[in-house]
Amino acid sequence: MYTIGKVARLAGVSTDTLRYYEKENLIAPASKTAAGYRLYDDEAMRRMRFIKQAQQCGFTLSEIKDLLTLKSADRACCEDVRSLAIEKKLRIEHKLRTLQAMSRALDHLIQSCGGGENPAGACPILGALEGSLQAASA
Amino acid sequence: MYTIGKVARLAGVSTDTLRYYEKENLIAPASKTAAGYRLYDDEAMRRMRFIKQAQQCGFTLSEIKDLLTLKSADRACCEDVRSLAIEKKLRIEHKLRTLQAMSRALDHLIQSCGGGENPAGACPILGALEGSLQAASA
DNA sequence: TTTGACCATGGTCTTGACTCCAAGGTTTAT
DNA sequence: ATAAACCTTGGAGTCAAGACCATGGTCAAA
Repeated sequence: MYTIGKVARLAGVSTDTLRYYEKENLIAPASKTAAGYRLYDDEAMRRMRFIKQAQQCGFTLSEIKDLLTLKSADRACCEDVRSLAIEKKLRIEHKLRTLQAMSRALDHLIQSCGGGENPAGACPILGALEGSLQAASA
Repeated sequence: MYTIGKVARLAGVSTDTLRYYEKENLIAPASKTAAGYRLYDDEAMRRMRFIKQAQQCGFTLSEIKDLLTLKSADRACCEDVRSLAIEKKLRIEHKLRTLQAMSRALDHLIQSCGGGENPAGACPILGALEGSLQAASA
């Protein structure tokens, strides 16, 4: 059994984070000491790993809560998990495309500027930002 | 001269947004009527376009404020603008890489699942999320 | 035994970009 | 003249994911 500080160190999060997760029903201590100290077991550690991995896959805490629910509900089908993953991937691809468009637009702006020796009054970047974005993203 | 509602409709934002931008010193009405109604001119419309384009390039409102300041400060050099754009691009590329890693991790998870006919108890996705991410991102 | 490290609760604060609301004044159309 | 549509200010609330703080109890080592 681990105290909150130990779990925090092992998992690489803060104790505040652990208490926050508890309030959000993501994880709970297995028991408490007479003094009220939280005590976590190995299952809690696995849960923490799960949460962190899922976060790195882009899931929000609320989605992770759903995943954890599916995990403990035996009658749930793997298909549910799969479709959550697929939906998440679609969203991430969308975000990716948005960022790629930003990156391209910035490229054009930066290139339009050349060496950057123009006075700001004639800065091509500032000029382009005032016009239509089509020119930059085309 | 346009009232706030007209500008909002033309720019595709809400009147609340325009007042918010004004509070944040991004844009101001050219004048006000005796009754206190805001009146915007064409320069304001250009500024709104500028803000929206810059947002689509990933700049935050606070960064946009800086850009607008450079724009009106004649002694500022285009180089300042250029370096802001380059820094922004670096940040976006970083975010891109993060999202690409997420996308790859999700790909592995989804593939590990196959058709998704497993019971949730044996769901490979849930299992993989509990293990080390190395396996999924390698 | 007392100091320092740890833990508890309950609360507010942060960032970014808004949105929503209340209470009221103004214009416009019929 | 009155209803609908518009405008004003000021302030609060939203989302995510915690961070931070005050105040105080608990435990281990010197």
